[in-house]
Amino acid sequence: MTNENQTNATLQDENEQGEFRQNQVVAERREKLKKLRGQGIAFPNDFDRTHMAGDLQLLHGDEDKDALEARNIEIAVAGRMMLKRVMGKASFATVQDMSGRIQFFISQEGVGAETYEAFKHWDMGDIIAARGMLFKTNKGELSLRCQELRLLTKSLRPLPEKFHGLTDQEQKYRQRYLDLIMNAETRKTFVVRSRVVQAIRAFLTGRGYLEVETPMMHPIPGGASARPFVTHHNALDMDIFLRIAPELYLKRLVVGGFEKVFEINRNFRNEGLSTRHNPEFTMIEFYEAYRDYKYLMDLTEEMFREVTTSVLGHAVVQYQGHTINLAEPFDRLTITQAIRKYHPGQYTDEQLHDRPFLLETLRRMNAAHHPTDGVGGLQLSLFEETTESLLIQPTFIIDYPAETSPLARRNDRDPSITDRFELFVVGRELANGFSELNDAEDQAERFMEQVRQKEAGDAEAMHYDADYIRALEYGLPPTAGEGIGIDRLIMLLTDSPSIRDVILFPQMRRED
RNA sequence: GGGUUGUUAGCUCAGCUGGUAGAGCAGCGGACUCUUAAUCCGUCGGUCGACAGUUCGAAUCUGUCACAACCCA
Repeated sequence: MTNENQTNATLQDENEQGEFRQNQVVAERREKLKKLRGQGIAFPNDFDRTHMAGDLQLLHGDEDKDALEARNIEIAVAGRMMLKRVMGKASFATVQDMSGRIQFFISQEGVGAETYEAFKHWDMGDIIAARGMLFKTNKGELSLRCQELRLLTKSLRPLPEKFHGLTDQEQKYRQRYLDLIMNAETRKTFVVRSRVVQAIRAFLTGRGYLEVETPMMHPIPGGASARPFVTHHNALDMDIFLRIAPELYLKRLVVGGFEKVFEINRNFRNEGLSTRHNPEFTMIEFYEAYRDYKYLMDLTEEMFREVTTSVLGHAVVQYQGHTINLAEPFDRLTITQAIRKYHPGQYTDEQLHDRPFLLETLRRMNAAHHPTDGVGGLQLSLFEETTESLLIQPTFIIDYPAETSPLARRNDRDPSITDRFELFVVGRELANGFSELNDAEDQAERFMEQVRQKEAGDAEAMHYDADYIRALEYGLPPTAGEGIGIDRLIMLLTDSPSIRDVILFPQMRRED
């Protein structure tokens, strides 16, 4: 099996190599590289860049042509050649670096006949560098009048067509580097992603939170209901699981006295792929002692408002044709209130608490549900079937049934529900938070119930984690904790229709 | 898992009811010292996703498969 795979892989590589060599454009470029090698150092690494294109545009983009010329600003800029306009003895090249683009003006009298002649044969996609004076062309475009021009890295493969760019979704995901070269929108998405994560960090650390890292490899998968990835540790000869959530470890830290902790990291769930699901995805989980789920809802609103405003400059975002207002307080509804609000007149409160009615309704709708569930579980199924997708504006759904919330604290007035919420925006779950269950004996019973469900065939039911119970037995202070799906949040803030648009290298099937 | 659409040159795409495979960009050669997807002239480049079938003849019709995007579960 292994041997066969290796043989196939090798053949595949050779095949790919063969095709690669045969391609005429690539062959031309390899020939050019060969000449470069013959002329000396083909991949120089001694160019000192002094300026970034985007900074120059910001600083001098609006400056007067003559005034700029008089200032004699010498700059050294490098980047990828994206456009090239060759004329007789003077040419223009558009060069792109991480910050933006700037135009090079290359003339025979500026760089010399020899370099100019060489430049004519450089290709789009090559990494080039120049030193010279900043000026504005007659048309008013900020440019670099090259006195020194160098080819730093020869590009062997041609870039996508310069006007249409790279549009094929699959190629954008598989060859993200090309997507990043070609599409400013893609670059922007991932810059926003980075800034959002930074802003969340700043928000929490500014409130005294400690950022921590807990294991990605778990002896017992826990903290969520999901199927894990399994692997094996050879030296210990034990199966281990990629984590499905960090929750149980973070709460152990609260037991340890780290009363405000958060972790931003990957979770892994062995489930289907969709526009909303990638097998590895990023979550932030945060826990704060001596707080409850209501405090978390307030904190979440504040965080969303502050992060969005600091990154985008405003808290009203457009998402796939919807206008989402993150500035106003979010709606807060119980499951049954939400069903009734979004289906006015359709159900009475009595009906929504009538188990046979709920069962019959779900059956008629052909909706996914567990027929053995109690009223709470059935209400939740009805909510998911009929109402979830209608929650466009940010909405907290509260009072989740205890039977589907094995880690959440029971409500004081009604022990069948928990002090828990989920946050929905554009019909998607973005966050999940609750007052933590800190009663070790209740937690032990709930784990036992999960084990019974697992034995009854529910692959997503939780395991009994004895060490976690032991930790709770030392005493977890009253604590509130929450998880936010970072990828889905970024989707919302970058108007991205698919989770793959916000993950640099999304999971794909193998190419061969 | 089901449905819809797609797969043609390095890239973006045409190609009608079957009759010798097309354009633009990129490449190569030439002209051009202020261009902006530069322009102009010339030129190279294809196992039409794979396999099978129908046919005198298939990029085109049929079937199977592979992969992808979107929708649904």
